[in-house]
Amino acid sequence: MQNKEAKTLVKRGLWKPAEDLILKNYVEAHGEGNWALVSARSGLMRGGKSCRLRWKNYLRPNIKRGRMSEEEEDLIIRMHKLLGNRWSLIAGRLPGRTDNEVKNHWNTHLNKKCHLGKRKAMESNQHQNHHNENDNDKSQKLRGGSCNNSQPTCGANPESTSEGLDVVMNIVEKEESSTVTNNWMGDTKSFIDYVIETPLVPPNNTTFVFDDELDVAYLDSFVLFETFECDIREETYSQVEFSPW
DNA sequence: AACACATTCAACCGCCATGTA
DNA sequence: CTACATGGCGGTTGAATGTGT
Repeated sequence: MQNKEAKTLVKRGLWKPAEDLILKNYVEAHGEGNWALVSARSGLMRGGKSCRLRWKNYLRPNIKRGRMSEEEEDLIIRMHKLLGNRWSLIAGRLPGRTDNEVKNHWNTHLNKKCHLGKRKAMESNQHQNHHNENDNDKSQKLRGGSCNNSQPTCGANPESTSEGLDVVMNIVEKEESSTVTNNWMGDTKSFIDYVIETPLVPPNNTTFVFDDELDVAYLDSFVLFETFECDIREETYSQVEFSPW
C-alpha cells in the first residue's frame, strides 16, 4: 500500500451510475481479477477492493435484485441454522443473490422473524414443559444447530439458556483435522469437523433432532448430514460430519 | 410542514488465507 | 522461509429513506 496519501486520493462513498458504467465496461473488456489494476487503468479513483465489491454485488451479470421470495427466505433460515453466519456459502445456494444481500436481509428481516418465532415456540414449550417436567429425563431430545458465531441465531441461540429449549448446544468448527477428502464446493482439502458442544452429557446413543428436517431438495449437492445419530463420547461433545454427496 | 426516530442496505474495515517472488 | 499482494469473508457503519408525531 502506498501510504496515507494514496489512501486519501481514493474515492469513497456511493457509486455513481457513470462509475458503474466505467467499471462494467472495463471488466467486460478485460475480465475480472487484478482489481488494483482495474481501478488504476479504468480511471476510477476507487480502491481495488471497492471495485471488486461493486462488481460482485451489483454489476455482475445475473444479479437478482428486489424482494426475497418465501422460498429464498426459508432456505436462508434453514441454511443459517445449519451453517451460522457463513453468508457466502448461503448465498452460493441462492442464484443471483450475494452474500452481502443475504447478510443484510438476515439482519434486517429474518433475525427478527426467527426471534419472534422462537419466542412463540418457547412460550408454547413452557406450557408443555409444565406438563412434562418430570418425565423428560430419558426421552430428552437435543435440539440445536447454530455454528460458531457470536450473533444470535434462530436454531440454538447462545443467548438462550436451557429454559425453553431442552438442551443448548453449539456446533463449533474445529481445526481441519479430518483425513476425509472434501469435494464440497470444489474444495479438496478443507474438510471440516463440526463439534457439538453441550453443557450436558446426554445418555449414550442419544439421537440429535434438529428443529427442522433438512430439505434435501433445497440443499441438493451442498451438504448433507451424513447422520444425525452421534456417539456421545466421554467428553462433553460429539461429532457430526458434513459431507458431500 | 417540520422534526425526531427507526429501518434499510450499500459500502467500508479489518482480518485471514492463499499465491508468488 | 519471509514478505508482500491479492482476494474473500463477516462484522460494522452511516447515509438515505420511511414512518410517526
